[in-house]
Amino acid sequence: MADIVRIGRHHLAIDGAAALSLRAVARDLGVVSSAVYRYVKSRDELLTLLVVDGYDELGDAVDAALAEVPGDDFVGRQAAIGRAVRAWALAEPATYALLFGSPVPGYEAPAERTLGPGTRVLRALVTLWTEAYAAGRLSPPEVEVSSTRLAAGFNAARDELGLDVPDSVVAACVFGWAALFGCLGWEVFGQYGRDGLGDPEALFELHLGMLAGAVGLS
Amino acid sequence: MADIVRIGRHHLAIDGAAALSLRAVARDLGVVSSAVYRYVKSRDELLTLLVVDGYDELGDAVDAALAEVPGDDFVGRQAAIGRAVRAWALAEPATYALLFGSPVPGYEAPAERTLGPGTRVLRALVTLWTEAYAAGRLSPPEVEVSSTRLAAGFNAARDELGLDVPDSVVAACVFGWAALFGCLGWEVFGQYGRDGLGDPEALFELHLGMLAGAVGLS
DNA sequence: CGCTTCCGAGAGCACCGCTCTCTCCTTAAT
DNA sequence: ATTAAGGAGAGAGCGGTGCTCTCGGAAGCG
Repeated sequence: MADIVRIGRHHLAIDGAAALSLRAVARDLGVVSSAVYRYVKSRDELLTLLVVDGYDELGDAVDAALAEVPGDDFVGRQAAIGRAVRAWALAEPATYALLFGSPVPGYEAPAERTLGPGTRVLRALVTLWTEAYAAGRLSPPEVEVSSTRLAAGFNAARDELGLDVPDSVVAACVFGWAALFGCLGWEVFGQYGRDGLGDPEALFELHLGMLAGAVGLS
Repeated sequence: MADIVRIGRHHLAIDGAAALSLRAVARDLGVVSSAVYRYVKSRDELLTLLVVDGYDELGDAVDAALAEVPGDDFVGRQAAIGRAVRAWALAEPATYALLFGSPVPGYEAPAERTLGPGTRVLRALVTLWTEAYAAGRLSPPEVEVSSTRLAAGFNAARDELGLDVPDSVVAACVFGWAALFGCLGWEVFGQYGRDGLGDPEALFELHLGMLAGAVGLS
């Protein structure tokens, strides 16, 4: 079982999710393809295993990075999260694509197995920004939520995460989350062109600063 | 030829890029698969045709939306671009994923055929923000580009687009571009959860406002 | 009429996901 | 020790994929 996941990760890293083949995993395992079906119900099941594996590894990387930064250094914590996700994404672009890129056609990750590990990075960001807000170090732009459905969605999100923050902080969290991963995806997926504007790492550091400014973190 | 692209687009919209099958296109065309190879060299060639087609359609949609907004309404123009891209992305999520999502493994879009149409949206955004800067309506956050390689990349980008703006504007353009598509990708690819926080459209409008704030547009 | 050129059909190769059956081989209970 | 049970791999087979090859017919042209 562990071998299957290991070889699967290897193939995922080399060939990408769409090319992940249970038969190839079986070949590398020195076994006929039907034997693998004893352990993994289907190719989608293997994908799910790799999704959970990836979320866990990314979550661990983020947690480890956060442990090195003092709790009241909010800008530093945000940068640590960003750099940790970026480093992991560049090291495992195919897994990053599987988790945060376009969905694999015909495959939907089962929420009951991926929702927990899948939101660890989001929770880390939300925790950071809400703590900063409580400490008076987050001044997000004012927003007015005129849509009652969106207000309900914000309330649901607040309940789910146990937060007590105004709409502007929720909006900043959502925007900051999406913007951060937007910058990351753009780099990992090569939208900046082949050379990434010369120095992708420096560009990302710039983006981290602009992100802090956008959510009002100081 | 036109039929092939049309049916290909249909399959792309329904099944996604990875499931795009030249054999299925041939079936729908009422023809045996090898016949299609007379016109399309390979599956990747078909993908390239669809990529160019998608870029063109998206670019046209953005241009049409911009034509409805007065040139000095910079916030309105930014919103128009954002809404146009969003509407097109929601209408054609598979094509959007093909253009802006994770790369299809083993496929690389040939730059000479996709670079022109592929940068139309970026050019629209850059034009908007640089014009706003020239009109004194864009006050992006100050940045210092300490990496010489990144500075060279910024200069190359300035030359390529024929701009005369400081580093802070270039940085704002890149960040705004990535952040906008980050928000869009998050929604299109379903990272906001099944219900999109209750009202995806209202959320996007919020994000548009925060984006304007982040790049300093007024 | 003959010739070339195009176009579709068909067979075939190797790969894929997945299912089925068959045969071992280990384990546990009697 | 014998026997029953279950796990594990092998192998064949189904329909699908991308792609290549050859063949035959049709259309245009000298």
